[in-house]
Amino acid sequence: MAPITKISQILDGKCTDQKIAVRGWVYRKRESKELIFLLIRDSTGVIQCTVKKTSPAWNEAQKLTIESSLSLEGTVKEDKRAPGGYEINSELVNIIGLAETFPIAKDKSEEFIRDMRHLWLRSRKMNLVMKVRAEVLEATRKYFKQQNYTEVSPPMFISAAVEGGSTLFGLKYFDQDLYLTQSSQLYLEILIYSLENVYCIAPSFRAEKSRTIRHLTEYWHIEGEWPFADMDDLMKFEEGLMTHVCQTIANTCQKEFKELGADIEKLKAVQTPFPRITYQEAIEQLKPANPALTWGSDLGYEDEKVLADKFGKPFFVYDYPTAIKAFYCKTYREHPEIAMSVDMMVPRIGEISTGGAREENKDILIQRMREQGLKPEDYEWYLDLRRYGTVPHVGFGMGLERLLVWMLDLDNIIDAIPFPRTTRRFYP
RNA sequence: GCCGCCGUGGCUCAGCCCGGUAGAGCGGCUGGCUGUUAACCAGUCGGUCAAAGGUUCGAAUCCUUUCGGCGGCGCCA
Repeated sequence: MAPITKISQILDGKCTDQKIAVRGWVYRKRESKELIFLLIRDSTGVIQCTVKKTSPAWNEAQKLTIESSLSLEGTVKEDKRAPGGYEINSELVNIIGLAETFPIAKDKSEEFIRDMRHLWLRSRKMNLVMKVRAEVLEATRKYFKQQNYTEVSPPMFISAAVEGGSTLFGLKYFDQDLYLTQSSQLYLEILIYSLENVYCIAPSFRAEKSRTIRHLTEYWHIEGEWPFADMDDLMKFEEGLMTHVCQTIANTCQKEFKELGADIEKLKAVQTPFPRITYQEAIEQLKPANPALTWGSDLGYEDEKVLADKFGKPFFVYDYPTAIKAFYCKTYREHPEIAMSVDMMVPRIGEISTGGAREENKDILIQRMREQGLKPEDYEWYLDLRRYGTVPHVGFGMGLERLLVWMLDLDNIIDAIPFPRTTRRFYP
């Protein structure tokens, strides 16, 4: 048996005129009287294989159907007529699993391929997106590690809300009522008192009935939290992370971007420092287009998009009105109406990250809870953090899938995750 | 929570406005084809038109309700 080769190696021209074997699945099949063209895919690419009627592989090749698994042995030839520039002259075909008629064909709707998600994940598109996703995760971890952050593992079952209770998924936990976490932030806040700089990459669950191309009910959240830091430290870290990830991907995922038709130049253009504007400045800039905006109104998606398109690259909006932010947001002592909160925005998507300074003063925190109708007694452990050695600290959370949508120019966030959960989709 | 659009063979769609025998392409199957690029040519199989109710001599088509899907707003990452 000839050595098993990955298809990408053949396409890179490393096996030309050599006798090799590949293993994979039939991607396309075209037949004529004396010649069969097989396109074989593996995890790394697609290669055209020819089977002549005179080849010992002919009989088996004839039986093959789309998505059958096989191993194939033959000699690699450079050939301009072949897609990819190389093909295998087949000498032996060994069918491993003969496929029934594959349901996904040329004509397919978005709806249909969502029903066939378990099979659609074999598509070139999903294969490539999942590889980029893995690279983004790796680059993210690498940056956190470089900056001396410790990765931690927060719980998914929680007993109290992080933010408003309306978007929590409730569940029966034996005979108790629990929730799925919407953010690991409060748990990271616990851990900074031990490990100082911490981060996690974990799912967050939101029961928002949002029917948009930017929402999942289960999404992966990149969250960091650290002590002895302020808003400037926070923004510097976030832009550093974003820049590191973009530059790494621009370097390591060139093939994937090319095949997906995604614009890699916008990643190369990401450099520190990012533009920063205050909420106040954002309102002033948006007023001409949206006169209804006044200080105190939340920025809508359309507003964010106008700003994002104007910058054409990632940027920060910070110092939001306290009234539209969560109870744990720290406020300026001399301006309690303004909260130390920052969003990172990107074109087309709007918000991909929210962060801020957390209120470290116990009494102010209790007051903020009461203002928002929360019971301080539900957050005893959170208040303990302010009782025992409280410290100024900051943190942020970034939506991994939103980041990928922006990076890869995806049409819909569901393609940024293998098994999307939306209000209507949770199968397989 | 509010609003809009869609549902017709396995898949993609036409037909619906203006009611009168359900159509095409792809896929499958059969045959043909000397290099194809999700090939091409010929033939063939395949549908109680999402469901229920109503109007009508007659409903895929008009009306009502329900179910399923997609998207927008709000909210969010």
